[in-house]
Amino acid sequence: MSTPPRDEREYFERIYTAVEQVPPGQVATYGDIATIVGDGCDARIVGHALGALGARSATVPWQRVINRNGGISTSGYGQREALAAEGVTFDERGHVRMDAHHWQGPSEQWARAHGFQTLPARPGSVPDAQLRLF
DNA sequence: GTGATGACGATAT
DNA sequence: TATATCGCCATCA
Repeated sequence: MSTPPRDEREYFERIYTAVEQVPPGQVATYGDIATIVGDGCDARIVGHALGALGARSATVPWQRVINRNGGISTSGYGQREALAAEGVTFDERGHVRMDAHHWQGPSEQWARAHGFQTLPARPGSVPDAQLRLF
């Protein structure tokens, strides 16, 4: 690679920061985090970053990050248990009720202040005519 | 520098 | 709805 893209470490840090914005009781998908981080970040990169959390797993709410299927990709980490403790509900299949807990993304102000991006409105799950003015 | 892997996503069948 | 295949990008061997 001819392009030492930003400090590799910062790449992960940025992902961690984005994950930290997910409020309790809500969940975000790997793709969502990748979109918020932007900068060519991908859902898989988020997965790698979370896998490399290590000791940071205590400060980063990685448990609130799930796959777009609404299912838990991890196993043995008690992710589902932790989510349930925060008030997240699951359906009969064991998938998170995205309709009720899907995080809409960080506030535009915060995103802009930190150089992140906001999540595009999701058709089918549109909350209301909230901020569609821009 | 190349190839394989992965806590994924989207599309096609 | 579930399974199969391809694409995506960074990390590791």
